Amino acid sequence: MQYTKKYAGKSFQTLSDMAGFFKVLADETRLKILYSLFDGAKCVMHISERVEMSQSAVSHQLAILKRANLVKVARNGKNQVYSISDEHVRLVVDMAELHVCEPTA
Amino acid sequence: MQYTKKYAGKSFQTLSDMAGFFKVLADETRLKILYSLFDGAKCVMHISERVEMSQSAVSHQLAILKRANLVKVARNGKNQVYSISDEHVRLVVDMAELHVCEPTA
DNA sequence: AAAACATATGATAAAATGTTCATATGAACA
DNA sequence: TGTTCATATGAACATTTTATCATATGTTTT
Repeated sequence: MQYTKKYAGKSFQTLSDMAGFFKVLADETRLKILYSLFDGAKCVMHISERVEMSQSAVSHQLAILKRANLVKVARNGKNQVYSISDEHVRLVVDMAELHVCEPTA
Repeated sequence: MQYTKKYAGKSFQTLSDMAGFFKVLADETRLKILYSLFDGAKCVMHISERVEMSQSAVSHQLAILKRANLVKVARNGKNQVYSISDEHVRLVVDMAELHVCEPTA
């Protein structure tokens, strides 16, 4: 068993992964995309309309969400249909919503 | 009642606040600081030693955590004693930890 | 096979972020 | 009051991030 430097029991790797996880959620566009997918799976064009951003911008952001395993894709004819791939996300997002909406934050 | 543009029931303001909340958590140094405070209130010097970063860097990051209402301060003689100000944070962080530690993320 | 449609991707530029260094502030004590 | 200790803050610099533009990839339709 190898020695790993830790902070309160968390290894560097874990902390860095956690920061990475939060980084993915730390963007308004990506949050909009996630909310639009909480509502049901959608193709890029529809997401793009829903969040009012260019196809390109949305595609870039979807790639980030996918790399982070927060969304998954399935092809349907010409369309790539994106959907939420992990229910944890919804919980974390809901909790953040509670936090920022709290009157006495 | 004023019209506010929304995404899945979330106003722009809320989304931006949520992104801001995640942004605060999206940094390894700040996560280290939070973990060290989960362990109990500490003055800047002690935090600084614990996370192995300069006093200045820690102070800057503490200011960010404080602005976001994640930590609070109390003076004790020459020391500023920082502590967690909101238990939500611990929950969100724990959930993120679960997420990144999951074998089949 | 060619054209049309849907999406992805690379390069670039602008904006945001984090650390360091130097210094300011503010409390405590001689 | 002057000095020391603890912390905060501003400026500068390097790094990262995001939207845009142009274009490439891949699928369907004619």
